[in-house]
Amino acid sequence: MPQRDEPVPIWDRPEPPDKPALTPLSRAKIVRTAIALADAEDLSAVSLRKVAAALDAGPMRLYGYLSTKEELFDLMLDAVYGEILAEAPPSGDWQAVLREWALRMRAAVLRHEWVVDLLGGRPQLGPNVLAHLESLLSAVDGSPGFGHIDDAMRALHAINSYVVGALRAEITNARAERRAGQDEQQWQNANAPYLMRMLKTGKFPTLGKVVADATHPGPSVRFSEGLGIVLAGIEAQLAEQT
Amino acid sequence: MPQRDEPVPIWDRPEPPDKPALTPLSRAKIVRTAIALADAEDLSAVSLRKVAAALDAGPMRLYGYLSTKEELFDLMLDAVYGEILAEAPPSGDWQAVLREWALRMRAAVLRHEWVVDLLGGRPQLGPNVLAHLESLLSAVDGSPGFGHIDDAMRALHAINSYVVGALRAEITNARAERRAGQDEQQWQNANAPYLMRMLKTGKFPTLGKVVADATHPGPSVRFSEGLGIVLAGIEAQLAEQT
DNA sequence: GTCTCTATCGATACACCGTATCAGGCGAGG
DNA sequence: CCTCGCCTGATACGGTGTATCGATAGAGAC
Repeated sequence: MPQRDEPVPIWDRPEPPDKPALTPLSRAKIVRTAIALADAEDLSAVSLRKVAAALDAGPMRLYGYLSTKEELFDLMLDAVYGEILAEAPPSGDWQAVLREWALRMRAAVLRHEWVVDLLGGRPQLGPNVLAHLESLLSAVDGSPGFGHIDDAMRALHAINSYVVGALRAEITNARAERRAGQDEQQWQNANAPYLMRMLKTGKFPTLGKVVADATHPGPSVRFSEGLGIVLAGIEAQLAEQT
Repeated sequence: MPQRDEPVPIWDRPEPPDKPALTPLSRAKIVRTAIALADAEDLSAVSLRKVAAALDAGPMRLYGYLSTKEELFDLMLDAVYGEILAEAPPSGDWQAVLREWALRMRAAVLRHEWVVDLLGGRPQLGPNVLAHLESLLSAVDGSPGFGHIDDAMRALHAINSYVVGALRAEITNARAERRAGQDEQQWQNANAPYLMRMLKTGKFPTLGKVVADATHPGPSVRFSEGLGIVLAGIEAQLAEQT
């Protein structure tokens, strides 16, 4: 603890508290604590200062292991892909493999909701992402109907886009409902009257029908249904081009 | 300009420079300047202080018109939906309407790239969003094959998820390429060697095939292809349930 | 017309962020 | 044993969103 002016003679000053042991760091450890913070609260709860504090270190210590906060996010996302890859590789025809992959992705996102804030937000080149992409590509490429590698790319682009968008919507919804659960009356008092007023204007007849008649399936059913639509679309496109 | 200690007698102090006229504000004006800032740079360039400064006001002045920064984002996104709604409503069968809607959405996102950072990020209940949703629902509901309102919901969920995910990926890509264009050599020197090394490990044979053989279509083609897949999937699901 | 009370507004202040800078401590080389 | 150089991490800076609360202007009563 150096100080510019030192009015107290050193004999009166206590020693610095025992040298904080200087716990050794590593990227793995940093990423683990960051993920723990994000799981417990939010992505916004992940600050370099908090991560460092959780590791008994000053903020700048982390810059030996990464050069930017965004790189920390990249590592976190890659670690989640690592979780998905750790499970046994799925088997079956390409539809089964793609479906299984999407479901595992969804499971991972439910474990780590903050992932949706990162998905598709930055170009991903981490080793686990590449391995994941490879396993998807190899499952699809060479299957009956997929002649050129472009066919595989088209299919993956479609299904990946769907998964990202659907998970984003689902988590957004879950967050909103959770907040609503906390202050139920606040949400009811604030948003419901507004929506009712809008509906009563008569300008949204079909929306009214939704509110009245729609059976709202659970999120996992909805996810699965959309997945079926995209898979069916891929198959239809394959059939048509022959 | 009140000051705690006032050493200079008031007679010596000049009047405040002419009263800054106190430009009248409005939500519309605030949202317009915020959008201008975001268009010019980033979402991160939109800070309450900068918006207020652009309007010759102090930061806290804005809190009379909104109570949180997130509400400003909500207004911005709703305004973009307003742009989409301003065009003449599309006509044709449900496929044509959904396709046209997706293309307009994409056009809007290309005009305002920051929209992808907001899409699906918060529950959207703005009037323009509701109107938009209504127009989509009414275009689909009642079309041949769509018996129950649930069918329309399924179709919209699928296509909306795809659009969100695909646009997110496209814009992310565009941003990366733009950065790469600025420091071409930096990107080449940093990422290309890493990728080459990864490919040369032989653990990613199919990825290698992509790099070697894939024809990389332009983003608009890719978007359109994926859109076709999802539309085909919706149709297939309709046919199957009869 | 004048005085008082009240409600609004916005300057100031606070806690926090990511990260540039650079003094200080520590290890290696002479 | 001394000196030099590197590396580390404390400090500092410029920014953020927003709570607080004194100043101010306007309305209402006498």
